[in-house]
Amino acid sequence: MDSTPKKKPTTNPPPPPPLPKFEDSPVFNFINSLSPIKPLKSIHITQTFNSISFPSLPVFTSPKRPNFPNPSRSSPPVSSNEGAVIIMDQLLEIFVPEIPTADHAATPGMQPPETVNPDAGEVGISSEAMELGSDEAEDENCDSFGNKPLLNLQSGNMPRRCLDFEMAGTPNTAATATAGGDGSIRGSSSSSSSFRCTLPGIGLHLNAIAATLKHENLSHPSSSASISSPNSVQDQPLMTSSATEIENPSHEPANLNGENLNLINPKKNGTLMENAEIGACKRCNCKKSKCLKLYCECFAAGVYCIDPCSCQECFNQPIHEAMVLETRRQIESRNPLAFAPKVIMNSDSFSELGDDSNKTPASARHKRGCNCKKSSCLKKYCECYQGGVGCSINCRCEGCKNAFGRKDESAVIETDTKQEEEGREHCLKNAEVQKDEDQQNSNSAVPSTPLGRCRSLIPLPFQLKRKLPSFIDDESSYRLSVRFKLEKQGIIQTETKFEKTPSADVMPETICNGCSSSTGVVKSVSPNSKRITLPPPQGDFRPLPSTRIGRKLILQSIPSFPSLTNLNSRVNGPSEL
DNA sequence: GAGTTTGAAACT
DNA sequence: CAGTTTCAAACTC
Repeated sequence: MDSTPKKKPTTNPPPPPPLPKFEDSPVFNFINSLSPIKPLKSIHITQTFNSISFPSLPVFTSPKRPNFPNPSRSSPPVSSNEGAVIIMDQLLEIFVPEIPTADHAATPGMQPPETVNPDAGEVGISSEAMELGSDEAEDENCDSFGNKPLLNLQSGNMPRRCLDFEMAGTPNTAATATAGGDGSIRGSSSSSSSFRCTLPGIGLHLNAIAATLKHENLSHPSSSASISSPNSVQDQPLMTSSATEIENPSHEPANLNGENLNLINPKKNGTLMENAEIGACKRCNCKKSKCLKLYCECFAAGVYCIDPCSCQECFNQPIHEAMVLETRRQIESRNPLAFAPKVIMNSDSFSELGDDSNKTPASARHKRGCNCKKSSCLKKYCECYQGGVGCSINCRCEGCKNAFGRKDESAVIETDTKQEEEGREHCLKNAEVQKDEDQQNSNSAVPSTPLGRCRSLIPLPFQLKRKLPSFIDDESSYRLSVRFKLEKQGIIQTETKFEKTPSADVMPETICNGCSSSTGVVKSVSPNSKRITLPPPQGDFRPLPSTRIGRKLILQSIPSFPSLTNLNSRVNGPSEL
């Protein structure tokens, strides 16, 4: 904490408006209107939406820290279909600290207003909190979660860095916040902590998923070929996302009941958040890119460079926030998915996997595929391999021998599923037709389409989509990890659960035959899948976990989300909240 | 730790 | 969109 180079220049945190304002906000009202959730944590949800509303969910708190085994992290037991729930809950929980309840109210840093702070951007806490939030605040926040580990982590002197690219528009971004601590990223640790508290699951870096998967695989001897990568080893603990949590090697078996998921337990949430951040544990060695290109792992991961980095002329620092954001913007303009997770999980997830844990589910594949020529996809040069996933037909690799699944194998699977896909497509079409009919019949505002009609296949009304990419992936990885874990422990006897996982398992009733599996899930990996087009422009979006969870009802009751635009505008403009 | 190899990212 | 260059990680020694 020496020179605090940048204390978020831009926005001066408007004194946190008291909670009441919140409730008056349209968003709040909207949330309130959501029946099921309402009682739950409306505020949180609001935040969730906010945070999600950013297009690419870019940055996340990413801690660049050494691996700290997280002792306190109790492995969260989860049942396969609980994963989604957990994630959703995480989102909800994320904002817990923001709620003025109890202890937090007193905490300056954590005051609700911050959350609402327009400048803060969609993400609830953001820089404001960070900045305002003193270490104490942060601690408290974290404490609220009972997340002691986080604190420890910080003390471990691995600062967290986070780039809130999404907030680009907003002056005070997480990034700023990060900077806020002290110019040095290190200093940011404290500030960032608050952030992390805020954006746990969501914050998971897009690319982290791959890492997560990788780690999952790596960490599970049984699960897959073991890849020994320095980084992996090092980062593993850190990189693990919520998924990891589940899998948590040294810990008790997951609680299959899933009753006591972290979601519910604030403490665990803290852990999750931590995990989420972990995903971004990166360090680079850039010399010419100034850490402002995707060459830079840190930048690509949505995190600021930090001490461990050996980069030169690094601009990927809080003090250069503007530049970072601008650069990111440019890159995204060129390729909207540039910061999207490289590894994407398809709905069919484990189905093809069978018991062969060495291979990743065909559904988990590299977004773009690799182009390996000489490595045979057996080295980390290969992004697929690096991500712990098999190659797919998207890959243009030569002589693929990917231990996680070869391209040719994938192709076979693809073809097999193709027919399935078509059937689903058909169903989808029918569903949409039906939907149109319904709309004609009743011009009711909200999608009241009966669930029974594959409605779930239709993009959720809930336009959260916009910003859930990483989140979603996280979920995917989560599922993967769960599976691995369960398998490892011999808990899973029936593949069925996973096979039907996403949709079937969770919302069987909502789906028509044949539509089940891919419903909520977009097979972004499958070129053949038209469903790929379902997701909104933002592209990354994949149906929220919620679509697959028992609480789906909640989502169903959600009318089309008021207006992301408004939300966004809110960010830019005066805050209503 | 230096040098090489590799393939993604960026550029043309 | 294909070809080339640049880049930094991964790898080898």
